[in-house]
Amino acid sequence: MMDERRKAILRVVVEEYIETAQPVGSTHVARAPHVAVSPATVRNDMVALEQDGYLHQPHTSAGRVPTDKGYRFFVDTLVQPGPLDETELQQVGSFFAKAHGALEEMLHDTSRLLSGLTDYASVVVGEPAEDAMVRSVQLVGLGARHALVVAVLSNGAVTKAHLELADEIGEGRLAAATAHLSRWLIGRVLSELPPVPPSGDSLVDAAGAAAVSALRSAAQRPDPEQVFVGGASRMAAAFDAVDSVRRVLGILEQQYVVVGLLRDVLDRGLSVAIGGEHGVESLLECSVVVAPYEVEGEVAGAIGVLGPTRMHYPKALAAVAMVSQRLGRRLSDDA
Amino acid sequence: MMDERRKAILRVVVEEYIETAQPVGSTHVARAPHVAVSPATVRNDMVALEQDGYLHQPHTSAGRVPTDKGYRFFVDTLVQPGPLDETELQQVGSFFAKAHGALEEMLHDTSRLLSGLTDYASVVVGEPAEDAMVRSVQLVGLGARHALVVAVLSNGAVTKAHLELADEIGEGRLAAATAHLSRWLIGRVLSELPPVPPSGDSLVDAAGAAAVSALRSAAQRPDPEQVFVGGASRMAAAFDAVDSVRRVLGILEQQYVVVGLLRDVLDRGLSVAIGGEHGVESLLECSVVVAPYEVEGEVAGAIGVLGPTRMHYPKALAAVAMVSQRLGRRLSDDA
DNA sequence: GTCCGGCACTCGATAGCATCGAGTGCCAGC
DNA sequence: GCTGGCACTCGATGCTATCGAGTGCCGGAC
Repeated sequence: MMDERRKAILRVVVEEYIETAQPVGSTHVARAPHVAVSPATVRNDMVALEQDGYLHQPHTSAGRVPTDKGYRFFVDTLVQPGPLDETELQQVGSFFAKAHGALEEMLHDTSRLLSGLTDYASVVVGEPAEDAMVRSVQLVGLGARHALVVAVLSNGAVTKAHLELADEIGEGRLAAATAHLSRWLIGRVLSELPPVPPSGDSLVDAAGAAAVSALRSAAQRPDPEQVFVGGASRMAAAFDAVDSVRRVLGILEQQYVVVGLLRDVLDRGLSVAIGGEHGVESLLECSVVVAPYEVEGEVAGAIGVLGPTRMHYPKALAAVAMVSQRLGRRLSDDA
Repeated sequence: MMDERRKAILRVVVEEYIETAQPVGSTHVARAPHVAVSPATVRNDMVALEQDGYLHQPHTSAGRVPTDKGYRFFVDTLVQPGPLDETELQQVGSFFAKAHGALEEMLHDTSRLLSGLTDYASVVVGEPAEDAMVRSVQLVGLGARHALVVAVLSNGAVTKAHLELADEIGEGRLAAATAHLSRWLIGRVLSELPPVPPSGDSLVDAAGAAAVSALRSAAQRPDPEQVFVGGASRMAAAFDAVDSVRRVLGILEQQYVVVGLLRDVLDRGLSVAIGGEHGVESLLECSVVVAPYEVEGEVAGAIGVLGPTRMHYPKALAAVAMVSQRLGRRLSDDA
């Protein structure tokens, strides 16, 4: 049912439609190299491809457009992550050569790099804080009953939480609490912070307990400072209805949806979700290409690009694969 | 030349156009209350208003549309920041009652509040870090030659910078450097950090110097973590050309442009920039309503909304004024 | 003088209509 | 099983007529 010729025809339709956004007719397909048959034959195969659900005809006497299933087949069996061209390779290379600075900055710039490469929106999600280890913890007073607990994590991230204390607490006691917390928390994984044993000073213990619970809850929510979205304006150009743009922007603004999308595929390696596959209604017209990146052999986060279903998959796949690999390597060097 | 009737006519045209986005004809204007003259008379005045540059006629035999000058006059002399309605007041009230957490979170949520109130994009910029005082400073090692300097500032913000050291440095020396830095830097304003005197240990001094210079340069750039943009998707709905949306999104993504826009008007109090007035070409079709907010009598940052030139000024002005005031009050309480 | 009713005019928007052409489905023949 | 031929479909394009909201102007009324 899906012989070589049909595959070739499907490929041409998808590639052509990605490029032109216009329904593709049999004559165009027949003209393509590697399809050495007449338009009439192409038409017959197209009917079959349509019956099998790979193509769709907007109306009688129009060309064919790929369905989600068609894109899926294209991505799964017809496309090998096309090589990036010279200038793009160079762009990635010089980016990682120049890149410096803290984790956040790095991830932020990576998101810009990705959208620059693909011309779609890009998302970069850092390591979930809960798996990181505490390197340092400190309590800092801000006015009489307010304090900030600041923890530096093993991945270079800094997490902080605001405390409201029941009783006033002086500088000395805060320092004592800091010392006490440091003794018990440093070296622990954020999601498994132990309860801190009593120190003999009730104020110190109250502050300590508040700090631990604040850190725990900070570990829960996906740290908003570790999610970076970029290139929304580039992506906008790929749609022609303002309403579509609005819907997609709305999703990109709800970071937890985006994070969920990426986290879902974290253990699947480089992967693609097309149209309805990711189950977010507002993104029916969109596809997402995602890959995790690994720091020292451990999955540390994910990067992805989000574009229209008719996105340029070879390029997107290549860019995401390349950047995730380089990013992981770069972050491993550092540590 | 600009008698009461013409003002009334201009007002009706602006208000009508804001609501419908359609050129406004003399008949509509004449029907409005407070304009008790015939369409013919309205037309005569409209010709005058057009000659004076307040109105524009897209083509002969079309209604009139306000020019930037027309909006300017409307904003300056015809509009008093219309009161917010009941439900909106409640929304603001309950927001500030519930609001909690660290500065960043607060500002982020404020941006969401603002775009929720106005249905336009909103921008919230925190205090420039350079004016804040250092409350605490700490060096944390990350691998052999890498360290993070983390400083907690008086406004509750945490600034951090990544250090790459020439020589390896152990935990003990880092602790010594932290102590040394703390002695000299705590209580100082970030933009006026003194050079740290020698401690007698060259490694400690090298780390200290690196930390100070990293903090200084971190103070320079507008901290990306203190700029919050929200509601871009809502704003998109106000335009009907995808290309306009794309341009505006592009600007919103370049945070330094947005920050510049807001900082420019910081000392002018509540103010409006219409169309070309802010000098950003891509925002010709946009207006910006901005207000600073004060924490304990000092200007601490600015908030604003960005929408189409035909934005609903009374509402936007009221929302920005209200929120900036409440935000300032709220942040003052805390400290 | 100021305002207004009346009137001819403009011009975008809408609708109807013919035409064009890319594309289809099908069939008969090689 | 492939192909050329052919009738058919139907959106896109372009033309024309019509409609109507809106204008500018003039001459008369208060």
